[in-house]
Amino acid sequence: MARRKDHTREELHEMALTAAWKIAEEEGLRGLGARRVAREIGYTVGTLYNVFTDLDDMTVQLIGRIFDALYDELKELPLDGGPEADLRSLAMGYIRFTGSRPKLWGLLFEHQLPEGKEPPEENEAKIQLLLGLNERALAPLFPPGREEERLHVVRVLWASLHGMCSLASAGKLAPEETLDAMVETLVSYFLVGLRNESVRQLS
Amino acid sequence: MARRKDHTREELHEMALTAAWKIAEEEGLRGLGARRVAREIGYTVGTLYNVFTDLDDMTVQLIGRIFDALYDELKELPLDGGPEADLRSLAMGYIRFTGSRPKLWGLLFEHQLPEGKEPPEENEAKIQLLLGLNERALAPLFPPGREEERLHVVRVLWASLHGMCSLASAGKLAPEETLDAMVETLVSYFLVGLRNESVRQLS
DNA sequence: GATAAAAATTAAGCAATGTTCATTTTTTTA
DNA sequence: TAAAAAAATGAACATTGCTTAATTTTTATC
Repeated sequence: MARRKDHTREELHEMALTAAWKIAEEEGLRGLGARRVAREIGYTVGTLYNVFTDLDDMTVQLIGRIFDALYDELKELPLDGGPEADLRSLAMGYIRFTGSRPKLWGLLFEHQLPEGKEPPEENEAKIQLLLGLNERALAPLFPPGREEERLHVVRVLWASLHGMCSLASAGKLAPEETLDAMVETLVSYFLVGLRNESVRQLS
Repeated sequence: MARRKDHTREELHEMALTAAWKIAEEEGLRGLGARRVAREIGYTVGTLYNVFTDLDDMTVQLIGRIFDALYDELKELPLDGGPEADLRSLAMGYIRFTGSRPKLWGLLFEHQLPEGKEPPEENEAKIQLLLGLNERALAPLFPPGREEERLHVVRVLWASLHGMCSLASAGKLAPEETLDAMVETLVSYFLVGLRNESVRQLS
C-alpha cells in the first residue's frame, strides 16, 4: 500500500500547499479541509498530518505564500515617480492582486488562530518586506532620523488599504462604490496631509 | 418532555441571540456552535433550528446586534465641536467599542456567508445609520449638492478604520503600535487633505 | 542477497460538528 | 373530553479534525 518515495517530504509539502492554494482560490476557507487537500494530492489524511502539525499550520503556511506572491508582484513595479506616484502604484498593485483572487485573499481575515497559537515570525517578516516597499516610496518625504514616523505612516496607510480590500473581498462594499475610487481617495487625501505635516515638521 | 410556552418564540429568539453574544464575546466564532448555544439556553438543537434556519442565519442576526450596539454607543456622543473634533470623537468611540470586545468584533471579518447566501438588507441599513453619523460630522466641509462625495469620503474613512480595528482585533498589529495612535494619524492627515480638497473645490 | 531496522502510508476509528426528522409531549381548540 | 395544532426532543446521518495501530515499503547491515 504505502508508496514511500513516490515523493519526498519536501515534494509532498509543496504539493499540499499548491493544492490548498487552488482550493482556497476557488472556494475560500470553507472548502479547505484536510481530507479535501489529501484527496487532491492523491494521499490520505494521515500523510497530511505527517507533513503539517495541524490544519491551522497548513493554513498559516498558505497565508505565508500569499504574502510571497503579493511581494513578488509588487517588487516588479518601478518606483521612480516620486512619493505620490509610487505610493499610488503600490496601492493599485495591491488591489489588483487582491481583486483577482478575492477568496484567497479573504483567508487573511477569515482565518483566526485559536487562543495560544501564534503565527510564525516568518510571516511577520514577509509583512515587513511588503511594508518596506512603501517605506522606500515615502522616503523622500521624511528626513533622516524620522524612520519610525515613516514606518508608522506606512502602517496606517496599509491597514487602511487592508480594510477596503477586506470589505471588497467579502462583497461588503456598496455597489456604486469601486475599490479603485476609494483607494484613490485615500491615497491622495492622505498624501496632501502628509506633505503638510512634513513641511510643518521641517520648518 | 416538550415544555411548550415556557417561552414564546420571541423570547427564545432573544435568549439565543443573547447567549450567542456572550459566547462570541468570550470565545469568538470558533465557540459559536449550535449545541453550545442550545445548551446555554436550556434547550436542544432542534429548538434552535426551529427559530433560525441556519447557524449562518443566527450569526448574521448576531452581527446585526453588534451594529446596533455600536450605533447606540456612538449616537450618544455630542457632535458639536466641528468636523475634526467630531470625526475624531466618532473614530475613538469606534475603537473603544471594538477594543473592549475584540473577539465579538472579530466576527465581522471571520464570518463569511457561503456562495449564494446574501446578508439581510436589514444589516445594510444598520451600516447606513453608522455612516450617517459621520456624514453629519463632515457636513460643514461639503457644500450642498456634494452629498455623494461626502458619502464617498465617509466610506473611505470608515473602511480604513475598519482595517485597523480588524488588525487589532486579530492581534496582528505591531506590538509597539497602538490603535489609538494609528487612528489619530489617519484622521488628522486625512482631514488636512480634506480641508485642502474642500477649499480647492469651493474656489 | 537475505534480514532487520527505519520510515512512510494507510485505514479504521473517535469525538464533535451542522442539520434533519420522526416521535413524543404539551397546549389549544372545539 | 377528544381532536388538531404546536413545540420540543433525541436519535440519526453525513462530514469534520485528528489519532493511532497496523501494514507496507524502503533502507541499512551483514
